[in-house]
Amino acid sequence: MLSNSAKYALKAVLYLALHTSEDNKMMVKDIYTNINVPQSYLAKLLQELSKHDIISSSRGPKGGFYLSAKNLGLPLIRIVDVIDGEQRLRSCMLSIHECDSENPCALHHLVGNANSDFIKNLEQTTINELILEVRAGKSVLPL
Amino acid sequence: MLSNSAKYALKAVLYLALHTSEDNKMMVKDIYTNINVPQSYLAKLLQELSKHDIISSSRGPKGGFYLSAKNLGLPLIRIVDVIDGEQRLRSCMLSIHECDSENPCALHHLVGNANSDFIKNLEQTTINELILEVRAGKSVLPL
DNA sequence: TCCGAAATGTGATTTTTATCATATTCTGCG
DNA sequence: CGCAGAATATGATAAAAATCACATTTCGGA
Ligand code: FES
Ligand code: FES
Repeated sequence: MLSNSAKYALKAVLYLALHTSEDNKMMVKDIYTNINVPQSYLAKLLQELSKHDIISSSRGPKGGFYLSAKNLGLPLIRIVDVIDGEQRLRSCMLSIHECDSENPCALHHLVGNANSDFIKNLEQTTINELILEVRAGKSVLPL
Repeated sequence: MLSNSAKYALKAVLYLALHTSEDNKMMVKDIYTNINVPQSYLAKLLQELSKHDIISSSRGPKGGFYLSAKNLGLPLIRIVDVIDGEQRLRSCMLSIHECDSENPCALHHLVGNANSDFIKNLEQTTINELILEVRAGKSVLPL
């Protein structure tokens, strides 16, 4: 469903959303221990996200990663699409091709609209909408 | 969600359910072209399933793979648990640990009961229940 | 009883994913 | 300007998943 990398990326972005801002940046070194992701692996993921303008960064002393207001307004799907590609999440349960309600495979009814609902939620929920729930204690950022 | 291997295994089992019986067995050679799975890879998967009594087989001439009445009554979850292990399907969307409604991660509400519903369906649906739908034309076995 | 047809067992190779390491570029500050 | 602190770029290694290859065992039939 989601690759390991996508999970890591989501955790990292959510962590940044909770703990950084334009004038409170954070280095990978200070992130990776808190979310339990291997340091250099995390670095690579953050660079990829940064390159696609999903997160922000600045180099040099006093630099680091952070989320701008613009970043916070992005839908979650952007994160997983950049990391996993658009295919993976949308592929059929039995085959290579994209899941297609018009031409349902044998398992399609068992998964129901579960998957498409999940995708829809990822498309419609922004990063800061999600962390509101976390801040309200309704859910938690694991590890 | 499901590994490639699990998808292959499901396709193969469903194909066997549709086209074989105790006295109409089928060789890997005749299966793999029809479901578009690499021959020796398929062979290995079928052996694994056979070893766990999910499908039946007999050696020698006139031998092959088939599903017994007993096999047909098995729930689908057996297939994916044998191939993928019980962990994979039940793991949390953000972390390593098992998905746990009591202690929901930040994404948990976005996926809703999608995943647990899917698992429940896999547990409650038997192989022959599923192929009834296929025979009725309500769904299709891809590739 | 013997032969050939099939699954089974074992392990090697390739590809993808995950991980590690290091050199390079940019940037704020003194 | 020049230095040190940060991200960025690049590529090497390790582990897991997918794929391939071949030798072995079992069994039905001539
Ligand atoms: S068509 Fe296969 S899961 Fe939807
Ligand atoms: S706890 Fe993370 S998906 Fe359920």
